[in-house]
Amino acid sequence: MSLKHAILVMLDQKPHSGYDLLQQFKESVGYFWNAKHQQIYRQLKILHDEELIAFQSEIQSGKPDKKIYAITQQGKDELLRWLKEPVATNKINDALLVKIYGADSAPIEDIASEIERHIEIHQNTLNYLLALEKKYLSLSSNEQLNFRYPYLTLRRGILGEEAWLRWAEEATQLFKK
Amino acid sequence: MSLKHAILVMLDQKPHSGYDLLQQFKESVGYFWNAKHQQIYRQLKILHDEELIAFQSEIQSGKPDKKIYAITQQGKDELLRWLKEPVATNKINDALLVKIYGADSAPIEDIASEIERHIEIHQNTLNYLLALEKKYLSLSSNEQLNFRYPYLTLRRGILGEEAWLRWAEEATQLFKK
DNA sequence: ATTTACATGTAACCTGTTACATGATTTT
DNA sequence: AAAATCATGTAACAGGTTACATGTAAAT
Repeated sequence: MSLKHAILVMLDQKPHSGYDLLQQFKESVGYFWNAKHQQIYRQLKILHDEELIAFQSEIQSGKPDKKIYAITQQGKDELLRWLKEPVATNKINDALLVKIYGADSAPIEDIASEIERHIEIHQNTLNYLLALEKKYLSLSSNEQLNFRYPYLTLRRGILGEEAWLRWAEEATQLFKK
Repeated sequence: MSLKHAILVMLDQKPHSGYDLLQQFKESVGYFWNAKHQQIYRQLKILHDEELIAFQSEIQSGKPDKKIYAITQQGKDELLRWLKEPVATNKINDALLVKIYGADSAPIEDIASEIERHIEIHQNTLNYLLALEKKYLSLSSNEQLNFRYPYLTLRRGILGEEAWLRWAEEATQLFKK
């Protein structure tokens, strides 16, 4: 379980509403963490019940009140406990590779066009991550120091996407013949 | 959902028992698909109820009967339908990166040793995959042709692990200072 | 006029993990 | 003597997805 800790990490940096967290997961850290809004709101409720987070309502007109969540001392304790504990390596379940493994049983044009579709998506992701990197590299060295750990995770995203695209070249080679 | 299709792909190549499938997932295709035995046995039961697979019992002494599952025509139809259908790109939830993102809140020695531990695991995985590749490359060109799609997935595993380890070098650099 | 963004939630369902259960054979 | 391998399963729980629900304001 770790959506719990992903949220605690985000709230440890600064307070966020559920909606904010959703945007973070979609826009800035989606290359290493994903969650749907239903999952986030449910988890926030649980964390609140456990008193690891607290919230203040921000009244808005025409919209539901915005609940701004902040981490509590108990939350910080739990986060530190988790940070010190070993974490299992990432488990991969990749449906595209299942398809390719079974490609003998399908028309290869279908598989080939599927790969092309995925290449486009991965290329877009890479471009987006490279733009984030450019933004980081334009910061002052002091600010760069502040964001060095998030930047390291961004590097993982970039190197991961680059490797994926290099593999895709091998794949298209094979499907061309 | 796709354990269903991962199993169908495996059974489409040749019949397997639940235990066999578990070994496959652990040993040969674990770099793209993972499942626990409980999940596999449950899924096999469901697939059997849906008549996508059938089994024959192999009587053994001192052990439970081995159920050898094979794909049915209906199963092949379902597999083909799925193979032709687009698949969503892989969603990543990586707890190690969550930790690094929040590394400001933890003793860096803990994070650094955690990364070292992961490097060892990834290096072992890479070595294992390279050994599998060596085996493939020693096959006759005819046999290589037969296994070209599984080999392509293996290449994905290798390129993925290599990229991970290159990233880990950047990470250790940062944690050394 | 329609879609997207904002903002939160409930309910049902599906997928994956952990704990428990059995019992012979082989390896360390 | 203890642990790992073979071989299958049940039950409870945790995590994640899909469908449904509401309603304003801004952008296309």
